[in-house]
Amino acid sequence: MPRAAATADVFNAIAEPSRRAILDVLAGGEMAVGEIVDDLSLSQPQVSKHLRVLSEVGLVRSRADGRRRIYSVEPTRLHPMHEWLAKYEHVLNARMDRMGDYLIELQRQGEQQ
Amino acid sequence: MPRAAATADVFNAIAEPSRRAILDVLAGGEMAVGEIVDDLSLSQPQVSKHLRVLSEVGLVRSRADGRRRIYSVEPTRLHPMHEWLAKYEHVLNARMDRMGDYLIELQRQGEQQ
DNA sequence: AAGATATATGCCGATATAGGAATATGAAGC
DNA sequence: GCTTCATATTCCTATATCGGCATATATCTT
Repeated sequence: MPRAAATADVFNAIAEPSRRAILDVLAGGEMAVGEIVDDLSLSQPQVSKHLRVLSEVGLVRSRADGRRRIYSVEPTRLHPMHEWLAKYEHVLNARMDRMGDYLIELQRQGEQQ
Repeated sequence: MPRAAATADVFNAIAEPSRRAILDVLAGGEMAVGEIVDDLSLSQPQVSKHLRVLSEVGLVRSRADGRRRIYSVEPTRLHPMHEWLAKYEHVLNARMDRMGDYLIELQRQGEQQ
């Protein structure tokens, strides 16, 4: 069995660095394909293909402007990643709490001496 | 050129659903390989291989306990994802602000009538 | 030492991939 | 209608992948 398709979900779509770069550029505001090509100095077909993947998972939207196509980012689609990551913030916080308890314990022991 | 290696970075490592599942299980506390196998009903070699990938990108740590190996999650390694995602929160907030302005404008126009 | 248990590794096959080059589609202007 | 500009698609190749199965390694038990 090969790796899951890049279009399978947001996690797979985001795994490719060029696609993250494209989203980063679009985070500054909507842009035409050619502008992205210039900004990132990637080949035009490369950018179009990556945009297709991003579009299929809903991370970008496009509208026509004459013969150009303007793409914009759809940040709400990153919600699944947020949710997933949030779980690990809890783990981190729990760890911090334990560390806090440990420091307090150390302090208490120091006072007793 | 094929897709980047799963061990290339956290983003690629996390793209595989089984690996996210393993991390999710470990988020509840450290566990031996066999326990993960039972919890997720994956094959033992499968779990071992996924753990290797996760280990190579630093997302898990392991310690020996007799003939068992206890794995734990290393949530600090998710920081790059957090950072990357944070940018899009700003995009979202900016959009919300604009929406707020728009609503205020609508309201103002309503009052004038 | 021999067997049992726990985990890791090696080999194999099928497949989706990313990039390059060429080409197709589509809209604009003359 | 033809040409030019902007973008999308197709064809190609090399490669890393994930899973299954078998096996190696390591530790515990008796």
